[in-house]
Amino acid sequence: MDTHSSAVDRLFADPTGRQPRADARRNAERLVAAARLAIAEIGADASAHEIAARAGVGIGTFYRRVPSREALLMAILEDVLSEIRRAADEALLDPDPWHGLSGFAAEYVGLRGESCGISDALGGACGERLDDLLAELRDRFRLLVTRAQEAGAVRPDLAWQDLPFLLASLTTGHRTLGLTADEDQWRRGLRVLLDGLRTPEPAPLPGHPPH
Amino acid sequence: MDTHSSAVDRLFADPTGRQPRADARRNAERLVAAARLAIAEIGADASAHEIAARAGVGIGTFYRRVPSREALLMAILEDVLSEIRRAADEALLDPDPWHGLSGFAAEYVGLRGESCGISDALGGACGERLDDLLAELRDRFRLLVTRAQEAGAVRPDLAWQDLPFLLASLTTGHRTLGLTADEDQWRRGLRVLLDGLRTPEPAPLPGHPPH
Amino acid sequence: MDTHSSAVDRLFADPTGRQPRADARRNAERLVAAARLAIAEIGADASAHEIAARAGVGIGTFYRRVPSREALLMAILEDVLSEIRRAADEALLDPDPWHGLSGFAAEYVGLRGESCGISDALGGACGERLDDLLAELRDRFRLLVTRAQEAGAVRPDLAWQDLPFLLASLTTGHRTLGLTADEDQWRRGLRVLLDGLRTPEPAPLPGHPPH
Amino acid sequence: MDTHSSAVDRLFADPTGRQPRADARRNAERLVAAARLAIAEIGADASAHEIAARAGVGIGTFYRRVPSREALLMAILEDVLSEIRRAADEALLDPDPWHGLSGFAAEYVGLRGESCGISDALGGACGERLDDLLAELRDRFRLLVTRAQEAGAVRPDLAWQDLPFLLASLTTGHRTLGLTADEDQWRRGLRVLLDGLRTPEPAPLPGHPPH
DNA sequence: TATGAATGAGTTTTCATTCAT
DNA sequence: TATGAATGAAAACTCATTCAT
Repeated sequence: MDTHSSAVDRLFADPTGRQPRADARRNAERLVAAARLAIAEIGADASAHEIAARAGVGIGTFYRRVPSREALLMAILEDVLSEIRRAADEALLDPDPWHGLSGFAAEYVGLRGESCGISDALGGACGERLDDLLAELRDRFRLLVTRAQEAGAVRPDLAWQDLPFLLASLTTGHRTLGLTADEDQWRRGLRVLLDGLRTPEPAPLPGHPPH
Repeated sequence: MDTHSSAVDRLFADPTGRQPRADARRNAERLVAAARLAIAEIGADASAHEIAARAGVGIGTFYRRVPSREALLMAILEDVLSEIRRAADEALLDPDPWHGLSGFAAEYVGLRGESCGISDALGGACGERLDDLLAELRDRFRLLVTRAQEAGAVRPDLAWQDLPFLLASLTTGHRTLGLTADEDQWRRGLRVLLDGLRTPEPAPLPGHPPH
Repeated sequence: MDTHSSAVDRLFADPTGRQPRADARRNAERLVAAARLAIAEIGADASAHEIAARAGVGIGTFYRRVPSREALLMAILEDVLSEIRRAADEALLDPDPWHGLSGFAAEYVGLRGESCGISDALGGACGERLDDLLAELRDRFRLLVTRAQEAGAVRPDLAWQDLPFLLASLTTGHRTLGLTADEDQWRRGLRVLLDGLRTPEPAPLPGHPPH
Repeated sequence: MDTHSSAVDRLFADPTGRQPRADARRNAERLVAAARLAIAEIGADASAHEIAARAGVGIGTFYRRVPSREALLMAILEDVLSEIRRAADEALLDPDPWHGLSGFAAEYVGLRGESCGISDALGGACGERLDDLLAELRDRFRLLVTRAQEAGAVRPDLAWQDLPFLLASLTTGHRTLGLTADEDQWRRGLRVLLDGLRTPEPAPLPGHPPH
């Protein structure tokens, strides 16, 4: 987890463009770290007070750095999605399409895990920048799937939309009721899933491919 | 959805043991039905007022029937899990282990879908009765997986815990960020997943099997 | 002061159209009375808690009856303006134009006094209904002035806009710095003002008449 | 507006009696000027940050110079009242009592206009110094009125307290509901009012003269 | 000394829950 | 018993004021 990533940096940037004071910078970092932790632990409805308290600062400091709780969530989500896009771009450079895709899948789940509930909490009110990012991500997903299919590594009946759906599913499965899902758990699940993706003679997928 | 389900019964766990009045019972049934609908539509944070209004009763009646909003969520969750247990029991009676398991998987996702957010909302505070139910479910999962493995229908390296994890994942994946997941979406995902489960010569699953 | 006046009634009306419960009605009346008093005493920035406390109810009750603090202010203002419009209509029926106008002037100041700060607090965001009411009031002012001028009772160089301006001024002058303005004070001021309005041979008013 | 006014001096009422540094004095002047402007533009609830920003200094400097936001408001009010006192003294030197009084009235409204909301914001908590100033002002008002009455220029039934009341009223009438009052507006209103003051054969003013 | 970061009480508003009718 | 009115703790957010740099 890189707390110096861009959307959050932009959020905390001094409008005057000067170097922020040492304590300000420290508190900003603490706030982001606390927010990510709180979100991972108690979900995206972690309150501003909760986050501020975890960061060891007053609520006033929270709102000095951040225009709103939602803005902080969005910035964190944006950063995570940026990381994922970067991972997708690297995967597309892999000479082995299947190796690229499967490696990306693992990165996706690892990166997305902690910020899992944010997108639900934002409820679709994403903002232009996030929309652009999502559009770019969709492009990468389509390319990754198509390329692997052309190489014969992925079942031809798979729609590219199935991939983000399955990966997102895995991501949100962390807290399975009655089971505590650990790191190994999702890695095992991912393997099953990947094996399902490359089945050589699959039964045709049901329903219409998503538009 | 059966409005005469056991959640209603449990709402009448009356120490005096008297027969409840007919209209009281009807109100309880309405409340449970309204709650399930509300949760399916607007999530587990549907307000008590919302549920009462949908049931056509006052908030006072709500709290006469239900000790707390959380208790109602728990009762509904219990009902859903009961139905899933029943589906598992039926699946275990299927002479074809694979057919039983794969049919159960579809039922699981369908049943669990509507009550999806409840377990998150409850945040692990489950209560004894729920724990018992979960233990029984775990037994069924283990039996389903073991039986299918012994029949050679499921990869031998699969741990039984992988199945609830994967099914729960699919269940919560309904709203993938930037995509609108419909009925077809999870059916397609489930097919991929099932294909992954029965891979004949799989690469060994990573990590240790969950304890 | 009539606490049963229409805009406030509309605000507190039960959407189902039924007769409100006795305690609800009592609390509604208390809230309006408390709000008017609080506004008169500490200004339009009286807090919702303050108003609720003065009414002897919890903050929750305040917000059960009222969509927002601002809505309550607006409803009170609307009622006062309605009263003023009624007073203007009566004044226009007076066979003696000057008698009608001067009586109206006194009513205006008396009615407007207590709600004095509200319009400032609303800051121009008035709402359509209020705008309509204001337009109607402007009509009355124009008629009152014109009629009195045609009867030779008011100086011909007076613009009708001067009248609401002067009356509003008198209204807000209640708390003159260093003087506690009582009832007599504004009555005396009003007399001076009225004498200024009917000066037979006035020096021409300066500036352009307002548009 | 004189930025070297006594409010600045008073902000340096330093028990040690040392000469303030040049830049400190410049900051104090800036703060007072900015505060007057801010209050004139956005009212007496202009925030401390707003004033500091307009003065081009940090909030820390604000509070180094000023014990509290309220104290600054009071100091400014004092300055305005001082200027008004000076205007009154000049008016008393005018050989024509009516000319003096009417000229003073215009000055009063002009001077008081910008600081209009301050006295409300202070809510009566004035402080000793302000009380003294107000007492002095009351003397001037009494003299101005008495002198003009003795010269036969002002109606004999006018109480001197009526004058500050009427002028203060005009001052606060700037934003009449539904009308935008401009400079001309209050000049026209003032003319009406002055005409009312010198009415030769007025009906007796109602009520008892204020004590 | 000047700065602006940090603070927390106070404001508006929501909602789970209790209680009078 | 059914109702919905009343309640108050809690959430997001603001701003006067203090304090570390």
